[in-house]
Amino acid sequence: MVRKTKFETAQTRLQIIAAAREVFAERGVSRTTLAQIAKAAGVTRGAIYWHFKNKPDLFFAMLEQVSLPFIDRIDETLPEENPGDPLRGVQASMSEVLRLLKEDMVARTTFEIVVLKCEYVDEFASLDIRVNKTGCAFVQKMIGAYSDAKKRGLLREGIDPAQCALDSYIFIKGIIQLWLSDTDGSLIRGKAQSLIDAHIAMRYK
Amino acid sequence: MVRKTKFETAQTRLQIIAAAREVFAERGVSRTTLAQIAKAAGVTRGAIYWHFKNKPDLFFAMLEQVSLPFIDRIDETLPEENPGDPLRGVQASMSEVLRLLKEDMVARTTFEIVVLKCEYVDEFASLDIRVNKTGCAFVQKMIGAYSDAKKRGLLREGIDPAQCALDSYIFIKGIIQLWLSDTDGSLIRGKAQSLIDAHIAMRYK
DNA sequence: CGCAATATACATTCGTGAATGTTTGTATAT
DNA sequence: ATATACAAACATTCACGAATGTATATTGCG
Repeated sequence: MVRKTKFETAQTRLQIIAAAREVFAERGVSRTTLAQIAKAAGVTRGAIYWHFKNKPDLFFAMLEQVSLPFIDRIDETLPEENPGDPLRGVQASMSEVLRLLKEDMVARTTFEIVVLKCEYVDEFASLDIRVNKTGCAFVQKMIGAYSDAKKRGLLREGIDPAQCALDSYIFIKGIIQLWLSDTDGSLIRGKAQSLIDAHIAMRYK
Repeated sequence: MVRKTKFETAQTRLQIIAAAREVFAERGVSRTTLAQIAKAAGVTRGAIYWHFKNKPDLFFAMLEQVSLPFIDRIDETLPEENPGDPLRGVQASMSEVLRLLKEDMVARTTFEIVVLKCEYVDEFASLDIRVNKTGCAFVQKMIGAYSDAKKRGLLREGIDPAQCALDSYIFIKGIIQLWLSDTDGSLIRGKAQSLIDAHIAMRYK
């Protein structure tokens, strides 16, 4: 019972990735064995070694599946809605991150792995660079938005757009980190949205 | 050549902890073996098993060595200097965190391990709770400071002290995280202090 | 105050399990 | 007919914990 059709092959590949994500989140990346992933996916290690070179290769494939759409979502939400008010765009993209955390279980689990269940070392050290790269892009876009807001006279006096954007990036990274580690929800799970609103409100004139 | 004096025994214990911190930061917690730590400390695994039950035990001992003095530093810097202006106290404690990151290599390395080189899983899952606990205490103290500032009429209108404190906590956690992952220093290493200043400045009336 | 007796502080060795990567086998889509 | 998509089996490495060995600091006792 081997040699599946192309569609089935793609399916098992997706199954392996999905299983890897679950086990990574549960056991941590370094402690999960390929045998555990295989069992969760309903295959053997042979299947994994067929589709992926090794664990890091599978890990980054799992990541890519989420990070690419994620960047797109940010790009979409930032300039959209309220074209006259760039601050609303920043707020919207922050809220979108929060929405993903809340509603998109695949995205949430992936974030959880990246923030809490992975060591940035050896073959995974490049993850650092990857995260920072998308971060820089986000900062650049927010600089544009804040500069635009300043031109339109919406921004408070004495605020430097570049510094303000960096502050917002730090803020949203902090939100993600705290939201994920606040497992019982007492700290910020319910307050995150109003924190974002307050963060933006402080920037208005 | 065994059975050292009490002083020497304490020394080797400290050596093991120091070596553990270095190797943890270099290889990540899960990938470092006790043999590597032993080699770095100039002892054998036997010595480690004498002083510590196992790797998690050694890990938490290493952590305790830093976290206890750290909490004390926060408690000291927050209410100190400028007793008439609580906002300066918050600023001072944030700057102190930054100073530790910059100057105290032991603290920096320990932070680096906790943020980037450790998976919050199994025996290390409780690390999460521990971090959150000191975090909550910090938030509580800042709520006190911001409430005090409000009473004195220093705080901007419409700012809720509790929300403001949580925002500051998120901010400082974001600073730490980004500062540590910004290894080449291009992103925030030089700008962190002015970001803190701006963060506080935004809270003044 | 001196001398066993014993606890201490490790080093060394050993057995075991477990994860990895590879190789081989095989049934089936193309 | 052949390359594909795995499963199954194998060999190797390696980390852990425990057991054992041992030399020396302490300590109790006469």
